[in-house]
Order: sequence, then structure tokens, then C-alpha cells
Amino acid sequence: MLDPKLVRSEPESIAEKLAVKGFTLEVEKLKELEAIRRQLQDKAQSLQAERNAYAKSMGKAIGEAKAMGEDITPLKAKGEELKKACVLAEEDFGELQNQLENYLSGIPNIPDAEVPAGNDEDDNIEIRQWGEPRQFDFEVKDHVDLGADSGLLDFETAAKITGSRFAVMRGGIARLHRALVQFMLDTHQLEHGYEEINVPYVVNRDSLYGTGQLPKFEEDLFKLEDDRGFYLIPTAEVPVTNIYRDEIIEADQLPVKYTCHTPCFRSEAGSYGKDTRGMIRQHQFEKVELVQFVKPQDSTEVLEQLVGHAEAILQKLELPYKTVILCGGDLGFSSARTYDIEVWLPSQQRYREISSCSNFRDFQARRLKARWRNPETGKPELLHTLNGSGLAIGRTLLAVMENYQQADGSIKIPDVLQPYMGGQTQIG
RNA sequence: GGAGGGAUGGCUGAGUGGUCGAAAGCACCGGUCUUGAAAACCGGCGUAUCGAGAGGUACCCAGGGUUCGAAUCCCUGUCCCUCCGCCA
Repeated sequence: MLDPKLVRSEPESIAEKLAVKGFTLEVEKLKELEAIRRQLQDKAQSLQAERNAYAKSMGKAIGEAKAMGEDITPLKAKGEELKKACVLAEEDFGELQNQLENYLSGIPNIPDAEVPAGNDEDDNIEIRQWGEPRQFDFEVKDHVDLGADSGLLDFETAAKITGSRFAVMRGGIARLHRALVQFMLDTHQLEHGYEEINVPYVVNRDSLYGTGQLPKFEEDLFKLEDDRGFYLIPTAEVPVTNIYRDEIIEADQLPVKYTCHTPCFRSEAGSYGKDTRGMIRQHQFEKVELVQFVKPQDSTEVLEQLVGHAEAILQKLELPYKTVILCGGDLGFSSARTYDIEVWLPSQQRYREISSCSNFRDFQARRLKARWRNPETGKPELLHTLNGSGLAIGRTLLAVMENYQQADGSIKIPDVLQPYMGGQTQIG
């Protein structure tokens, strides 16, 4: 959520910035609601003040009246009247406040000034590129065919068990998948200074509101048929970022850096026909996530570091990639700036997203009430939150399969993963 | 699944219908003292929101209710703790 004060005081300039994201801020509607809000709030609060003052004076008045043997009914009647007027005004105010709140919580974050204009991923801008795509002297296969040949990656059985967009992995592929997880967690923990944590995969509505998935993006989620209103997590970002919901972190504890491996569940509503083949887009996939809570003045620099931590994984795996900055139109709802890392897939002869690293500034923190105590002011102030995939496991697995395939259909295991595979050097 | 107990400010913890936005201690900030520090003493110190300001309003787990008036009484829910049972 944006700072309501800011939205109120300079809606025109915010509208201009949000236009980069393709969002139209209804300035006139906002101003109108705001004017009514002031009126209703003023009315409700002055009635409340009157009611409070009267109730306060009543203790004494009732005592005196009783001592004098007087009837106290008229005293009570006046109070009753005040209360009724008060309740009506409160209801009006409450209703309007809900309207305003709903509108405000649907406004996306303001993009950084450096975010390029553009409508979709075609307008994203390349920042850097690493590694050279390998030249194959045989015809490359994609991971689906490679998996089918060895029998170690099986989409048909998964479709029987559940439906489309699921996978069954066996033997060496299942092990490679697990090795990737261990390798990434170890690297982030030992080399990049993140604390490994393990969190619930089922979350409540408040948590999803805090990180911005709700109320706007409910259709992307799997909701449990349970009257407690639980959802499966679409990313570790949700449970991990919510660790500090309604908390105040002491300055000397910052930055807080967490790395977390979880499955992610996404309904992929609206993506029919898109990436239907293989592991690219699944309803269930695993991810190692990086999350940081930092002082506001640090977040710009920390995003660069965080992207570097994700890139380090690809470099160690010797997978060619490029890093792009998302244009306004492709930027997520809560993000002020996002870098995507795209890995080279020889079967598609192009780079595909494998990580997304974002700075949310205080947007999530305001929803979460995640704060730190600023020693300079002594006051609790909003933190900045950031996160990024470090990396998506399924997509890394298929990138390894495709980039490390050999003419006979076997797959060489990258050097850094061999210790996690018991010294095994190839699959199949 | 059964039986009890609890949830109050950054923390501990008092508070069973009006004088309570809330005692006290700790922590923290400012000052006095000191060569410096500690101790001692004095003062300050919740959050959000509206307002130019004075000040107002809301908040004692959450949501309802009773009452002229609720941290306090009633109902529902959530979470935590103890005991019994069951269980990976």
C-alpha cells in the first residue's frame, strides 16, 4: 500500500508515476471520496467527543440525583440520544473508510524513476549477459524428450495422478533436483550470509494481504476448502516476509537475510495454452527464495547484491544467462523495481526467466506493519523488504538437463553438484 | 478428542463498571553529579489517525453484545500454556 498521506497530498504526481505501470489513478474520484471522508470523520469524531464527555459527567450526576431522590431516567435518555446519533455517524464514516481503503489497497507500488517505460516483456531492457551458449555438434533435445528417453521425468503419470502441469521425477533426476536445492541453500547460507529457515506452506488471508497477493490476485492461488480461509503458498515470499508482520526490529538486527526452500503452488488461471509442454510452468514447483528486511536507505544497493546472489548460482552451474530490468508494464503489483534473470535454453534457442528479484520499498511493510526502531528518531519506522528467487528449482533442473545433455541422451552433472550427488558425474 | 488457565504499552506486570490510554519495574532518551564511566537523583518516554495549532478520535488478542458509560460484564472466534487420551 502507498502512503495514504502522499496519495492525498499529491495525487497528480503519483498518477503520473503510476502511468508508467499502466495503472490509471482516478484522481477526481479520490479527491471526492477524500472530501466526504473529512466531513464524515469530523462529524463522527465530534459526536464521539460529546458522548464521551457526557458519559464522563454522568457518574457524578447520577450519584447526586440518586442522593437527592431524583429520577435519573431523563439523564439516561439524553445519553441514549447521543449514542444513537454517534452510531449513525460512525456507520457512515466506516462505510466510506472501507471504500477508500479498498481503493487504496488496489493501487500498485510506484515504480522507481529508473524503470523503463513499456507494456510487456518485449520492452524489458538487458542489463548484462554472462556466459556463452554452448555449441552442440548434434541435434539438441528439450528436457521433455531427454526425460522421456531415460524414463526419469514423467508427465503422463503425473497427469494420471493429478492432472496437467505436474511432474513425476525418478532416480537420477529426482536426485539432481534435490542436489540443486542443497547446493543453493548451502551457497546462500555459507557464502552470502543468509539464515536458512523453514516455514509453513499453508497461510492465512492476512499473510497474503501483507505481501500483496490479496485482495487483487486471488485467482492465482489455490484456496483450501476449509472454513479457516487457508491458502497454499504461491511462493516462500509470503510466509517468510510475514515473519515480521506487526513486529518492530531493533536497528542492530538489520539487515535480516533469510533463505528458504519451499514448494510453490499456483493455479495458473489464465495461462491456458502457455508453456504447456514440460516443466516451465507447473502448478507445483520448488524454489529457494531470498528475502531481506533492510533499512530504507539501504534497499537500492541491497537489490543489486541480491541479484548478484542469484546470479552466482548460475555462474557456479556454468549456465549462460542474461539479466534484464522489467519495464513498467511488466512490473509486479507490489514491486518498485524488478530484475529478471533469464537462463539460456538450447531447445528454445532463447533465454527464459529463472529468477525475479524485487525491491518493494515500504509497500509491503506498510501493509504488514513491519517496522524497525530508528535510533536517530527513536521511533518505529517502516522497513524496506526485498526478495528474489535464488533460484526456481524446476527451471534450473531443466536448464541443467538441456545445457549439459550429451549426444547419447545422457546428462553430465555440473562440477559443483557432484559432491551433492555422491560423486556421480552423469545421469543416464 | 476431553478438562482447566491465559492474551494489557519495546519487555515484565497491576488493574473486576465512571476518577484508566492504563500503576509499577526494566529498557530507552535528556539532565545533574563525575577526570571518564558506573551508581544515585531529576525529567521524559505507546501506536495510529484527523487537525495549521490548541486539541480531538480510535486502539488493553479479534469480532459481536449489554450499559448513559467497558481493559473490566456476556457471546463467538483465534492463538498460547498445563493435564489426560490419541498419534507421525
